[in-house]
Amino acid sequence: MAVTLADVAARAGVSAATVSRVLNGNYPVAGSTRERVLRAVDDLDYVVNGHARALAAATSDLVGVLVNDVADPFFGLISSAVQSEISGAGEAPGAGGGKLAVVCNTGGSPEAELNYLTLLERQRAAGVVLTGGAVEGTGHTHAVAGRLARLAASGTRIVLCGRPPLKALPGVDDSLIMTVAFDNRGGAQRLTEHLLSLGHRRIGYVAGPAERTTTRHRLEGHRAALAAAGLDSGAEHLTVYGYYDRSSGYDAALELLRRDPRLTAVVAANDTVALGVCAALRDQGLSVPGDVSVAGFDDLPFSVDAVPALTTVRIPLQEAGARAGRLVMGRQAPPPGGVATIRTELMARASTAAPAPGRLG
Amino acid sequence: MAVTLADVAARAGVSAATVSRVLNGNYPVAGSTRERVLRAVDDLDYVVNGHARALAAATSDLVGVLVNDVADPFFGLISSAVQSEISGAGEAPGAGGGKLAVVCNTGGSPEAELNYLTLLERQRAAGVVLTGGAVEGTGHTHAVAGRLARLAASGTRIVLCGRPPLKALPGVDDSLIMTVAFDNRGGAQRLTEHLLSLGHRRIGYVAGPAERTTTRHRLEGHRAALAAAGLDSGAEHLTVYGYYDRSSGYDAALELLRRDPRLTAVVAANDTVALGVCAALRDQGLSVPGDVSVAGFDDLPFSVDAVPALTTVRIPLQEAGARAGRLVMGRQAPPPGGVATIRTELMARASTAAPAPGRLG
DNA sequence: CTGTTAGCGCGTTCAC
DNA sequence: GTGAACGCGCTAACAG
Repeated sequence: MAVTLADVAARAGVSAATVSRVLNGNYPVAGSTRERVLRAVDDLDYVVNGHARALAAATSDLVGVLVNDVADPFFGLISSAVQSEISGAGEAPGAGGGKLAVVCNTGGSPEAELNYLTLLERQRAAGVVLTGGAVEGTGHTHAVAGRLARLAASGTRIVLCGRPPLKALPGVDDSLIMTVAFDNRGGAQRLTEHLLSLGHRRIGYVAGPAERTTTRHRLEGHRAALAAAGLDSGAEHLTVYGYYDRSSGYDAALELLRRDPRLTAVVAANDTVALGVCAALRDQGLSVPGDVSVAGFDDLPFSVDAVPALTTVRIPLQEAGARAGRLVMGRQAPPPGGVATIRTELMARASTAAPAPGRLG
Repeated sequence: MAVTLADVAARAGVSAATVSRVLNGNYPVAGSTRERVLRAVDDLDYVVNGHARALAAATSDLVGVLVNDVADPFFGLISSAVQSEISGAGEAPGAGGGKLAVVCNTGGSPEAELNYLTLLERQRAAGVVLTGGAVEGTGHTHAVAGRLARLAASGTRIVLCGRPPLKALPGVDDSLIMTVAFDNRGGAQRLTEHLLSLGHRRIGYVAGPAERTTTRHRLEGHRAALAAAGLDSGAEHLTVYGYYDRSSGYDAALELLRRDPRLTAVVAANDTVALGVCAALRDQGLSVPGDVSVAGFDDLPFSVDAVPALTTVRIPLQEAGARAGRLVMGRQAPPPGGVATIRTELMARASTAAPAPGRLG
């Protein structure tokens, strides 16, 4: 089978302990023997057994990254940043203290999320990064909190990225559970204020799945802006819930037009949804932003290329991912209170404009 | 610290072996004791130590998925499909024979690729899926082949997805190295034939990085179509190389216009690049497809939403990923010859049209 | 059906 | 500076 430490030791004419010391560089070893060992390692193409090492040393080099959808650039950008940060940033992954990112695709399913956490606990992961909005069912929230508490109790560092901070867990070292939060509420509020300032009054909203924190926060920001303008009375009527995908946006736009054919703007849960909204409007013979303005959220790479270029709220995803990566590696001190909030920025582009006088009433 | 098998055994009043048997369900265990054990497991919140298990059983539940760029939907879609396939397709990940997908982001770097392969070998991964085009440097090809040979020799199943099959490796069981290849050449050829049939004669080509197999194959298909039409003489002059990203497309389009201002069509290395090309053309005051037709490759989700909708070549990425997943799990018999070729399909949409008479000549 | 006995491959005390 | 011995937590073979 595979070549082991003992094989290398035999080849080099030393003990296994010495080989181990050379490989880990933790103890002084004579230069000459070190040479001999390294040559033996090379000759035999020796590769350490990570499991044996993990078992003996009680450490692991796995870091789990839970995402709702790997195929969604939103999560792709975050995980990419986390990965490049934890794999050693420049130095080769596998060398040094670099860790291996395990990207786990939950598909948004709470059960899958719990299962993956179990799997990671089983692997005694060095850290876990949970990305994206959390599902808000008391049962689920509780279950996740429990899992995370256990993980943290065993020394696993945990970073919540893009989801709200957890309330302090009983018996858990707070410095082990950190949060990189997005200012979804503020961003959404500024976005709707932008539309209001352009003169829009009948603004539809395409929300994400009802039970997710991200959905709720963005919607709250939107409503806050409306309320400040005294327009919150009909807000519920002009809100449609769906998934974070294009076809949801398409369908939702049609539904919104049905509810109010004289809509002058639509705010979408995210950029992908916004594209679906634009497609539906076009298919209905409406122009963007001539007849209806459309705005998204996230500022994903394709948004600037849409025609017209999409007005949206930028979240510096790679920056957030990198920050999460550093925190989970313990390379950066936890922010005060354990929560770092990432600013969001309004990107006003061509898909929003003042409403056509003819559509106002 | 963490609760172990022995703790559970003590609590249940049985031996460690019995607990192990209950957990793995490999051996018959009396119903009553099974109950007792399971209750103890539950009481103690016991979670197996994956490393210890892997060490003792000499098996691992990790499957590595190497990608060039997690943030690119092309790879996102493939890895998403691989992941859902190997994690047990329906059944909960962690249960049954489900494996854990480790998505490794190489960033297109050959060194990173080798490092990850070492890491995976170290973890004694159950399987490895390499996605995306390979870098064609003799040195690198050789190094990777060597690593894969060693991996395969130790029983790791290997699937190449979207890269050309490896020549038979000395001393390696062929049934362990399988390939899911994309018909890049054929797809590219049909795409260019489509443009030729519309009447285009001055067709620019924005290629990917020069040293990658995917780049070469797509370019070959394009050239083959040109050659069949007797148009291959100036082809090299109208080819620009870049990366698989938007800005490369943007820059390349400007360069192509410089080389031949009377271009009537541009074929891009992939859809993302095509978006960049469209952006550049628009910025130059040229309309698509009025002045210049544009085509992409891959048919990523956003392509149908581009304005105008992008003509491209569809690769059924999720299907390919799922296939790769099944192969790497050993759930599907290897295709004859070890190579399954995935068909590609021309998606003729609105971004290509007959050239304007005024621009011909 | 169940308990006992050996390792799996490595890190880490101890002695030397 | 180096070797010998023990144990990490679990599975597998062997008894009973």
